[in-house]
Amino acid sequence: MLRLSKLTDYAVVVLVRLSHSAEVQTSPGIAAATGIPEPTVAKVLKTLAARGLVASHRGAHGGYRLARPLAGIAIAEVIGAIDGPIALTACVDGANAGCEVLQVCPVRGRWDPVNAAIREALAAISLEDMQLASVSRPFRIVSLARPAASTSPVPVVE
Amino acid sequence: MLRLSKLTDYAVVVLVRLSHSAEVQTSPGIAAATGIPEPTVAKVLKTLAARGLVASHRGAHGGYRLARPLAGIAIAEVIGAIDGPIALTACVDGANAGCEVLQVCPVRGRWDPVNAAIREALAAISLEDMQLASVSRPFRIVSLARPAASTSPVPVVE
DNA sequence: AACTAACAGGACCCAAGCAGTCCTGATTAG
DNA sequence: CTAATCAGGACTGCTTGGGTCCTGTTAGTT
Repeated sequence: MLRLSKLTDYAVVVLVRLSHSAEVQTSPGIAAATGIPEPTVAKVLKTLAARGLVASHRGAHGGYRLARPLAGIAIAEVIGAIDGPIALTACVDGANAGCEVLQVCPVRGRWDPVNAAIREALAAISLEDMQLASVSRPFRIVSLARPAASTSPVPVVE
Repeated sequence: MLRLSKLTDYAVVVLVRLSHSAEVQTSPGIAAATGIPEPTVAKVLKTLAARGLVASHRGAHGGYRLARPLAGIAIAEVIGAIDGPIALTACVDGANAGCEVLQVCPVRGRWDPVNAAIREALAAISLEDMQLASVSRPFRIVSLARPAASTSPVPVVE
């Protein structure tokens, strides 16, 4: 279903959190503030730093800082940083050998316009847009029946 | 990386194949013509039939037929039929309990504009557009080093 | 009426990819 | 020099989807 990796979701949370302060923030600090497990936060931040979306400061009293304001970061960049290039995989491995029939496989390159459209759409939305989108929008709680043996009965939001 | 399921790719191939003829075509026939494994073709066709994208005819000399011309089928419909509703999953299960911090989780609903943008982009592209896109576009062959034990050394197109 | 070709709709198994953790090394403030 | 913190990679358990198969139903054909 056009799955977006959960890590990308975390990345957005982390970036928004970073925007709350101009000072450097440590990954344990962000983990505590967001509730995301610390190792995962660290992993996300490292990836974002490698892609230049956040600036890192090593050593004691180091941490992370936004490289740019939220408005300057397109959601496409975040997805690209975490999930890799934005492209719907199609006809990847040589498993479907049907393409030799006409020597012009009916799908080769077919997805290009689709990829382009999606990339364009995602490039037009900045993190600031996403931040603003939810401020005015309360969310409804959906209580979910859950076996007692499971994790804590956390209300799930749809 | 915004993975699109391979099944959806197959669905496009099958639908384009179906458009070649107004007569009903059997799934083994389509499998032979496209090179896609027959059971998989059958699975895709059954799903597409359930969603009304193709019309099925049961019994002897039965088969499948396009319910609408290619131009009338948006790629969004195909994706929706195979992969389910178009939505980037975010904050799905109750695992990330961090949202209770501010009682206004920093991501809830955040992806809605993104989803809407993608849905809009995909609704604007019909299968006919995809078919036309590749006719004029030759593809380059990338010979891939492949262990001899593998399947036939099929040239892979990128 | 019986037979057969074809779809319908599941159940099922296996593998790939990802979330999440941990470990070791490099860097820098105090 | 020491401690705090990032950098980078290796590893593992699990979820999900790709693919197969089986049984039932429908409808032409003889």
